Amino acid sequence: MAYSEKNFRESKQLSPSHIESEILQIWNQHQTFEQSIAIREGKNNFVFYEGPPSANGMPGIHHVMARTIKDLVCRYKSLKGFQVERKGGWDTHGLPIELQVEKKLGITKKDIGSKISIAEYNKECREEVMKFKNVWDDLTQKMGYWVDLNNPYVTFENYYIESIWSLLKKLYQKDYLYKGLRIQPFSPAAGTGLSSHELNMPGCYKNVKDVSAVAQFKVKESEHPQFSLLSEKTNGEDFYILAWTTTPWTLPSNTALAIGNKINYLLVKTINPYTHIPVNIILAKDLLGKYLKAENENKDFSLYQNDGKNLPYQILSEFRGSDITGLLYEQLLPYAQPEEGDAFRVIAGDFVTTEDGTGIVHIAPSFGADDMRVAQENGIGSLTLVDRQGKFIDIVTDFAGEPVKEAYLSDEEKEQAKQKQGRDKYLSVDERIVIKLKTENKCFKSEKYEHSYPHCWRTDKPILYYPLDSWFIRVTAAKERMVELNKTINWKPKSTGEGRFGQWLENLVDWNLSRSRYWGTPLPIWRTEDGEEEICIGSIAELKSELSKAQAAGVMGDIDLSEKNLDLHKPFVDDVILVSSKGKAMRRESDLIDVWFDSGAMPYAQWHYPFENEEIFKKSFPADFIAEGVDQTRGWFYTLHAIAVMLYDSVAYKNVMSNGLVLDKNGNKMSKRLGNAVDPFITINKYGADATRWYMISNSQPWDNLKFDIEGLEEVQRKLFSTLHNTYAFFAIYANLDQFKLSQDQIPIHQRPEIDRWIISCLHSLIQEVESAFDDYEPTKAARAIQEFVNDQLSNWYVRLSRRRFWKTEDPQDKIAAYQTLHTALTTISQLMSPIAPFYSDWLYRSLIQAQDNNSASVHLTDFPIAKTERIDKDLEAKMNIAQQLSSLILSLRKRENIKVRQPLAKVLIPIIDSQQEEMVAAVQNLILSEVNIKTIEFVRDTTGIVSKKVKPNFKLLGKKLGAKMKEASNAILEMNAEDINHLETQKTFDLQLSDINYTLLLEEVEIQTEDIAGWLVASDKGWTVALDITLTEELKNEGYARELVNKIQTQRKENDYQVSDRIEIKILNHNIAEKALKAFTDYICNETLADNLLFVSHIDELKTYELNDLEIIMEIKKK
RNA sequence: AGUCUCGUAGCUCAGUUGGUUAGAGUACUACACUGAUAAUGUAGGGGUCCCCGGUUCAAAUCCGGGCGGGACUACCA
Repeated sequence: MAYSEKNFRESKQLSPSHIESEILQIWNQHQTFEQSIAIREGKNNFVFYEGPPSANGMPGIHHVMARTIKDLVCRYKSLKGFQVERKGGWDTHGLPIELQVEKKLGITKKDIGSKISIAEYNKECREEVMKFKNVWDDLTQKMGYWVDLNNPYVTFENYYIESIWSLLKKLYQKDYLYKGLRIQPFSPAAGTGLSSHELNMPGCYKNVKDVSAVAQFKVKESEHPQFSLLSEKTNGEDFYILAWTTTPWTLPSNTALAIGNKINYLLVKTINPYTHIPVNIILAKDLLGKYLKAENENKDFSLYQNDGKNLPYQILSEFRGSDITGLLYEQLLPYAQPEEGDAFRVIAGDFVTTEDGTGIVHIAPSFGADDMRVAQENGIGSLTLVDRQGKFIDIVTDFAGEPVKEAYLSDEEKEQAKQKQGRDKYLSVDERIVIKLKTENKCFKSEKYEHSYPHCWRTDKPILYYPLDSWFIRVTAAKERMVELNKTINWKPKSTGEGRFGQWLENLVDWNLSRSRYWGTPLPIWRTEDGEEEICIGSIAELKSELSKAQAAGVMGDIDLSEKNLDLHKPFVDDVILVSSKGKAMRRESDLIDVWFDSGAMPYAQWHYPFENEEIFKKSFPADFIAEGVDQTRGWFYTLHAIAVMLYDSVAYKNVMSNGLVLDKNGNKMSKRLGNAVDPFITINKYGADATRWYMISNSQPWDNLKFDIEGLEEVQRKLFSTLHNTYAFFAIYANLDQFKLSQDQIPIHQRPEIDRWIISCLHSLIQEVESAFDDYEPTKAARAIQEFVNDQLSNWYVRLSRRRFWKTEDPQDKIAAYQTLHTALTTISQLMSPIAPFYSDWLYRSLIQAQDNNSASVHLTDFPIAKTERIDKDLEAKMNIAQQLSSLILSLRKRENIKVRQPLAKVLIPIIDSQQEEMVAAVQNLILSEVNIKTIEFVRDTTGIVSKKVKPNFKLLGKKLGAKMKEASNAILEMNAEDINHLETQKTFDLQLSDINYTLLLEEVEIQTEDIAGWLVASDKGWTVALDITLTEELKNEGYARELVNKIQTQRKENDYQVSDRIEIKILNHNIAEKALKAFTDYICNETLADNLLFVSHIDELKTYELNDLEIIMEIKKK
């Protein structure tokens, strides 16, 4: 439908997909997005950072959620006069891309370097990562997300990597970068560390049976006060601490034992089941029953059968874990001692429980992350008696060269080992260690134990936790500043910032940057082989100059440095050999860095800062606003913060919103596997981006999880968009018919009728509300307020009650006032809703201002409406509220008595308490009367007792004053009779007799309600009461017929498809009663139905019967 | 296991500094209305405010302890 000159565009049916594609075209044609930035040139800027998505997967509906939030905030700020640049970006590195490439090529990591060169592999990654870029771009367009996709930052580009290098170098210079050890999942079979992601791949955890052992650690004599105490209990005999393990191969590397401070332990005298030697053991009280049967307590030791069963025992002492921390013990398997740190001491571990084992945990710091942490905290050293192949080193003489896990041996090797052991069955290291312990009286129990253990997803062999070299960022050094600066960030919701993020910061560990992969940003550190000299490269220029030094020194040959072949990825960087100051060759540390560093570096790297764009960077750091899913708390939100704090002593963002997940309608996580994932394209095509966006924003707070239900979307469409569209369509039809001109002078507000001033007052209240909601980053509140206004106030009250003013009014000024008021309201709504529903709002706006196709006007180029407090009349709003309430009450009475609204009634009685109440109702009485079709309102101020009243205490007021007497007072008030109430109303006070005091009750401390009026039809609610006179006089009855007839004629006109302005004539077949009844209303009927005449005739061509209440007539209407 | 979050009608959600008949929309049922009609009005049914304790004259609301859903992080001697 084309725009016709100076007309409001008419559109009966709301078709979101047409509107949206039309608006998209206009935006593209007129570059509306670019304009929205250009027109704010020189204004304050509002800085937004785009968290880069990865284009190697299809976008899902949750992306629509996150991007709606980003978009609406930016659009809002833009309306508020800020210049809001939105540079897009792509996250392009990382493991998922590598895995995808491997899947595509049918290779594994093992094949890299053999079947495929690193260069070819990375080339594949580079292509794969942008596989779905077009799909993403399409979604971006269709959902109405305004972001600059023409100049996005791309994390694999040299300029981006160069910026990252410069950041790393700054960290290096500040001594924030170091090489250290970290216990990581490690696959000896594959010879590589694994990420937690790889451990979480399905099938990695398998149930396996291992040999477990409870080892006896002999307590060593020491100055520890508990030693002598316990020693006394055993009469000077040795005593042992029991600790359980499912990995006996770690026992030679044991350096500590961990207890729980609050756990209760026992010292027990019993017998070792293998050696049958009496022993004194320490274990957790709760776990005693696992090892010793209660019935054998205090049994005679001499009755023991030397069979390992029915071990007699005797409890010698009980104490808390905290009592024995610091006790020393003898090393269990003394192959080697740690070079650094203390060892063989009892320490406290917060992770120790009494669920399993003995309540005492054997600590081998090299083979457990918890172990390492607790050991470091206690200054305990470590032993790593296993090499990277998973084999014992030579120093472990008994098992030298043997793999700690049976699974690492091939069948052949196992056979050989069996021969060597000289047994008919191969015994694992674990098993032989246990045997050794048993014979040495160092094992109290051993059994097969089934547990789930992680396996390498590539080799299917068990993994080990192993200390690996890694590069770390010393974030712990900046922890306090990070915590401090975090407090200045406005988090939405607050709890994520204080709670999840705050907690995370409080428990920081150094950031492990290293990743042993191929497709990612290389760590720019070159080291000599002995590790004594190293250099951190911070720019391409520096690399080149170091390179020429190396070439001059002869450690490095020729290399192609031309722009087109320079690629800061592997393998190029690995081919570069630099020279140290002492002339030694330096090779690059082979790691890549964590991709999270890539994204955390975007404030700088997106501008290739510090190499370029210093001005732009300075004015766009830190960000005013960022938003992502709550799952980014420890991801992007953290890395942005960490880098900014460490390098710039600044926050990276001032406001941050973390949105929840989008779940399916049953609250389950969406996944392709379950088939419950919602395709955003289908949803948007069918319901429109606006409805989708509106639904997501209005349904629940962004940070709550959203249960995505299509029915909710349909509801939004029906309740909001259809209603709004109908309202506009109504306006357009009559405005065009009446030739309403936008150029007409505005009628001053104070000259407009009550209802206009009311809706304008509501509108300005709404502006205030929406503005403060958006300012507070509470879009849900804004959406709900707009929705309520459109539905309840504008459509269901203002338009409904004003309808007649638009199509028949004698007063042209009144008509113009109505058009202007509705036009203003609709235009303002289009602006208020535009951040959330960018398409329809723009369509509506353009229609309202009669924009032509070639006109670039857009709601997104306007200024946000200003709430004018002088237009807000709370008093009037309250009055209208009363009108709505009273109308509703009267309608419910009509309903109860089955009197249709078309039947006029004479009178309604409204009891009031004072003249103020009367005034309020009087101000809106005409509206009420016409709405409910009643002739007059009569106010009664009752003192006669006809009106029966009920009094209810105001608990809030009285409770504060009376406290404990409240209950009694409440009862007393409820018992007040009519006389008492009357007294209270007229005298404003009443003496309340309570058991021990008198209380002078004030009028405002109670609520008085009318309950009933003798002989009337009464309804009441919220303090208001109405009484209806339902007597029908002859005249009222006749008017009822007339109204009924008008209704029938209107319906018939519609059925006949007449235009709203067509004139008709009405013929009714002679009918005495009807003629008499309708006589007085002929003019009224003709007027209402645009009839030239109403004739009673003796003949009618087409016989059609109509029911007028209890009459039946035959009537024909014809277009003239 | 830790951290965070949610739990109110069949469903989606409100519920102010604690204040007494716990609300709205939706869905359902019935009856109306109909020159805005995929709308609207009125009425009806529908509640263990997750549970248990505590504080208080008074708890959906505050405190303690649980339970359940979800997310993230770490891990299992």
